[in-house]
Amino acid sequence: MNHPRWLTPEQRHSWIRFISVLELLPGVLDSQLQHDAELTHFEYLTLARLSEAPERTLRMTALSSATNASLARLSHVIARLEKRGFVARTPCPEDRRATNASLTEVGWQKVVETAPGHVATVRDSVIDALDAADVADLDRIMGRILSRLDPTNRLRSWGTE
Amino acid sequence: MNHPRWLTPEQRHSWIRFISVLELLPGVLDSQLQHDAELTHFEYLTLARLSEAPERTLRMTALSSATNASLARLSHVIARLEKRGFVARTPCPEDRRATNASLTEVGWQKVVETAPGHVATVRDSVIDALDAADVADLDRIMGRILSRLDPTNRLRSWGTE
DNA sequence: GCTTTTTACTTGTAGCGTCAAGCAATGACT
DNA sequence: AGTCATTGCTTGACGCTACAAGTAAAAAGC
Repeated sequence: MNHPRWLTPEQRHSWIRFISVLELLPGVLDSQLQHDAELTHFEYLTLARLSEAPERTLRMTALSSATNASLARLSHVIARLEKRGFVARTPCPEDRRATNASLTEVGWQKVVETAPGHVATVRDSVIDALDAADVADLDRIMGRILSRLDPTNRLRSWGTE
Repeated sequence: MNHPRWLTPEQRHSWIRFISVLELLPGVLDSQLQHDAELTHFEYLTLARLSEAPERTLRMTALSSATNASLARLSHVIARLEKRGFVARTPCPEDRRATNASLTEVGWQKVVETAPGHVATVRDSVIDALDAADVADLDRIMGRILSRLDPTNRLRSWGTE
């Protein structure tokens, strides 16, 4: 066929709603965190991932996979978080090209203080709008989309287990 | 309770997958459009909305609602699109505070050229991963989330009809 | 009719992300 | 052991978005 395969009306309707959420939700998450903790959603995510890691430490590459970010982006972000005392960078002994990022005590406290408000926002804006079946459906659907977006499955530890 | 209501494991798993998609998908859409048409996803959306409007014209406020953008953001974007000849701004005769943005012929051609590649990307990265039931579920779930994110229902013409 | 408020939009600035380029260490290959 | 490619990360410049402040017109109040 020389025409593209357009979307069906159902697909189109669903897609438009989906990108509306994609457009609106980041703003909601960012502004709550910015207001209450002076953190970007991505900065919070970074701190949260570190807080869950063994020794609260991860190599830059591992952290960038865990947060779906490019190394360049992560490098800028960690630089900012380091300036504020939440994260410390130390050279990795096994591989001298590599850098370990670890959460400081101050950074840990920041996560502890910030998490409840963030979870409340996640509930308010998303989770509490959904029943158990919705949550299961969302999980299934996002899993299918992720397999297209992230064919190498860098996220398998969180997303595909 | 003085503890926040944490997420259940199912909710948490679903949420993490969801924000992974939220983090990855905009990059995929943006880079295809940037590469093939030198447009942002948001710029494309703006042109697409105009192309569907009567006379291919909308007032700035209406267009900002249709695209989920602040007026400030839209103003910058329209300024860029105007410089490139895709959009023209004309003062609105009925209300001299208002501005009409309309798609030029060049802008219309741009949409016509760009749409097929964009739809193909949408299919590749999302829609073709989903069966009919998934699409219906996604539609339902995003509708529920939108009702939280957009309580005033500015999007009703597209999202809630 | 004159102020006050609201609506519609624009503009400047500051901050974050992407891209391209770079460097240094490592591994592979000969 | 010497070259070449790859990996791990950093840096700088540029572009887009959010935020704050400003202008101008219209509507509302008195």
